[in-house]
Amino acid sequence: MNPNKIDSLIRRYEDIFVFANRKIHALFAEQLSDDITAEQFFTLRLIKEHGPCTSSLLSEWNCVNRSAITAMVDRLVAKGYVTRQPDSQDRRVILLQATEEAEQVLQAGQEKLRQFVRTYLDELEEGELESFISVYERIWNIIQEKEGK
Amino acid sequence: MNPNKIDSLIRRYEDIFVFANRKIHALFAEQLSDDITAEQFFTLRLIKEHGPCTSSLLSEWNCVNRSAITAMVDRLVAKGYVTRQPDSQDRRVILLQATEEAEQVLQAGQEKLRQFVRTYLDELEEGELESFISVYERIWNIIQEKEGK
DNA sequence: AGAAAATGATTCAACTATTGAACTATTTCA
DNA sequence: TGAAATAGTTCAATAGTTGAATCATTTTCT
Repeated sequence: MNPNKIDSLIRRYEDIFVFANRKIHALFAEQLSDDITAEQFFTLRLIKEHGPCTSSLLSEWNCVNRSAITAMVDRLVAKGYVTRQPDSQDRRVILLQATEEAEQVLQAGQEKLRQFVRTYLDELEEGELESFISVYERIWNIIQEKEGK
Repeated sequence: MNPNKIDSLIRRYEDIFVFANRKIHALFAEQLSDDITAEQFFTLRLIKEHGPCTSSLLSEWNCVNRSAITAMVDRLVAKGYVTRQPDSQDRRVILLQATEEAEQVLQAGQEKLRQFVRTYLDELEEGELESFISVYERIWNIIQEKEGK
């Protein structure tokens, strides 16, 4: 690709990436109920969807240190949204599972998120949105491939 | 747009938004020199580019409370990258400016960022990238418009 | 089998980033 | 002129994070 051209595209991408993402994150966090943060919501959602799962996996998915997950899960346990259960197969492993109480919070948050994302994605053409997401997913795949090496 | 279709697109978008962004942020932070965090880098870059500027503006751009900016700027001042100067027009205002020393950190960080973003954007077709960024910018504009109201 | 290495999770100290309320100093405007 | 608005800071509290050390268990190698 033309180097000058790509440099200017990169610059546009950088700005949008940093500032649009911050804004989107802030707006979503604002809509969530007060007893859960956006980070907690997304971690809880991972536990719900992949649960029972280990904290090591969560640390990979979230791209944070394992000790950050311990602390995060402590907060979720304190709020009654997650339980820890020792794995019977491998006694080093602690399995995390979302509780019944988590259900409501997740449903409510999910609905808020859906509505919120809709307010801006609705303004796009279907094809436009579809190709946008496809490129996003390709970028994601490229990054993961490069990681693998 | 077809409601079922958009729901599945939204779900794909949510996942990619949360997890790709985390990964990209983590990878970039890893590449930055140890004496500055990614948040500090982007704030410093704003000050450099729009400087001299006020902390109120930074708080808007970064979508955080004004007191968060005070703390952030304290850290940047402690590292010698930013100076505070009272505005002579309006004595409530403190103008922030990047120092000479900030120059190197910014240049080095910028270069790292450019190289890093290049490693994944380079794999895309120019047109593909261009339309991706355009849609991203449109989303950004839609959000800002809705904010305005 | 036994020793060494690896793995899963936690603890702890230190730090960054953030909120929100209270406060000071200034400016605006009715 | 006096009330309201604005710019910035301080402070206490909390979330989120890193990285090193530690413990318990499992895996691997010889």
